[in-house]
Amino acid sequence: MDKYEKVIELAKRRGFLWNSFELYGGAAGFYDYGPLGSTLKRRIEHIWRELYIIHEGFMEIETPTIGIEEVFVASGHVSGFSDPLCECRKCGEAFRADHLVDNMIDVADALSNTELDILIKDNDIKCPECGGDLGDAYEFNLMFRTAIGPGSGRAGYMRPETAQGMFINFQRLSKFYRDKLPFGVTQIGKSYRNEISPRQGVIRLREFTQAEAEIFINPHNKTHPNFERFSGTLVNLYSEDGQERGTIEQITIGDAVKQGIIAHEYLAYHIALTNHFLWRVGISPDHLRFRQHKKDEMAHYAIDCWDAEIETDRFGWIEVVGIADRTDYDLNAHAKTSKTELYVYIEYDEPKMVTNFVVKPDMGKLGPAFKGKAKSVANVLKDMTREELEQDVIKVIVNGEEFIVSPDLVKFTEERVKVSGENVVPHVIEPSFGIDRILYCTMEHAFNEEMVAAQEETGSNKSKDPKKEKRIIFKLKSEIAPVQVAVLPLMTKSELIEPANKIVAVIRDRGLLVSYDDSGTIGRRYRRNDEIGTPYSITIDYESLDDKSVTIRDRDSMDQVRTPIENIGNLIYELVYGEREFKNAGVPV
RNA sequence: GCGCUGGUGGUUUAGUGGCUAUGACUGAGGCCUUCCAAGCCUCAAACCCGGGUUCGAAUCCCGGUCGGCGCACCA
Repeated sequence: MDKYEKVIELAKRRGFLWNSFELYGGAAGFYDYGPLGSTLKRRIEHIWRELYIIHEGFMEIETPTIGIEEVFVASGHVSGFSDPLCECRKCGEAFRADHLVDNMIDVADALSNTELDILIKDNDIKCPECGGDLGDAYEFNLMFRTAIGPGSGRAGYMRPETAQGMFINFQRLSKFYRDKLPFGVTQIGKSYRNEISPRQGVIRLREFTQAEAEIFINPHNKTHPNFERFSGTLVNLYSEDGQERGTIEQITIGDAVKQGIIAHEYLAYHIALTNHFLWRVGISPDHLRFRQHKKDEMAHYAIDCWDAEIETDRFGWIEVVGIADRTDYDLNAHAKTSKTELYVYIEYDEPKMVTNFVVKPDMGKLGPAFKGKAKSVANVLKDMTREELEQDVIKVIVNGEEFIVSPDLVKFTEERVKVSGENVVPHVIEPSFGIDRILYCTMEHAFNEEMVAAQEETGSNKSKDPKKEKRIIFKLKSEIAPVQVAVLPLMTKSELIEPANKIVAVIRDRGLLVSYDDSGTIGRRYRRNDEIGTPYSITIDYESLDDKSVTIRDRDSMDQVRTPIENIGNLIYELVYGEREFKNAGVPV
């Protein structure tokens, strides 16, 4: 069993996650989160919200998971996310049908599937791999398509990313932030991609959770006001050059920007923030790196793009976060498709005096001269230069038709005007997190097996080898553990159960996730809690009744301290949220 | 999607064309027990789905599905 299998086995057995629809034989690419799994997920999302929404101030929005066709036409998903495929009947290889006929026709990518089929047949195109016959071309789009409303309805798609919901709300969001850059918006939610072959459990799903931020910044100023916070932070960078050389270098965020490895401060800040988040949820820094997209794999519009990658036992380095400078691409795309300008007005520090060359066609004379064409002629005139207008006869071409305009029909002057700002299409910095993958990685990095001394058997029949046994510990960060503390009466006796229940109530009032367990021996219960990652266990024994104290056990070290019941709720809270060290939680036992 | 391979209690396993389908762990109840999966008793729980061959299929065959691996795909 490799680590992946062990983690998945534990996850299934203990109620973290499992394949969906098991009752009906399952469906690939879908996973259910069980009681502990969904709590773990919420707690990871909670930390994300704390960092991005509370700390950075990027307010969260919620938009539909179904989008109308226009949105994905604009974003490029309708055309770019779909390709005509055709497969070899003999060897099964799949090919881009349009690529197969690329050299015999100019507009291969504009052909319908039927046209492609005819071309392939007429030209007797065979499988480039094995020479076998090719099957019919079919459209494969990674988006789930659906119909909105009855009948044929309006085409809709399950969103393949949460981002578009934020872009198309740009105007309202900009107003919300009083039209001042930079501002950021976030969304955590489900996205859908009809993967051809989803595998690797939760790593590649057809329905998955994304946490995305879209940060709209001034394209003329990509410095970050709070850059100092992270300039000294060390990160593992696997830059484009590093990939050539095969080396990952450890470097501070500040130096990476100075040396031009990361394009600018704003992007670098978000690489560091991502690094911080992944550390907070328990990803081990030794198995984390940031890989720069190579020029040829980066989307053509992006300036720079880095993926956070986490090293896993079975799958190697997997991408969990993408952090990109998408420039003004998305806003421009939606502006064009929706025919609505999307921009922010940015005031200059100092108003500028600008000399404008202004053309004033005399419509009173142009009208009678050119009748219905007068307006078009005037528009062309307005764009002409002084030199062109100073000719004896002015030639104007409208839709290929030439008009001669006499100079007395148009006046022009130079005007000095004060300009205090300009309309700017913001650039977008986009950190995009795959929550399911991160969750899996936190589980894998938390998974530990260690050998511990087994209890010595009493009596004469020492049948079992008493030396060592395996302890499984899920070393989840206490902040994300789905059970934060277990309350365990030492014996299943009512005089211990009653005070134990009182302690449970006190801790719940403090807002902590508690489990109560009185089944089996104390050792068994400790092991059970080790396996689901409960960081602390409280044990109530007979002495507790006299000295009003309990024992707290630390999951990782198995050390115990004795502490008064009186302040137990606050104490556990401080332990869980890192405000107090375990050794300061009481008297060592 | 293609190829190879597998699918037995919650988990992990044994096994065979034919009794009532193993065992371990876990779980539930009880006995015992004053801090790390101890012991004893009792109980619960399974042959991926559909079709075919057969007197009889969980077992053999075909198809599907799910998992794993390889190929392809991964804006």
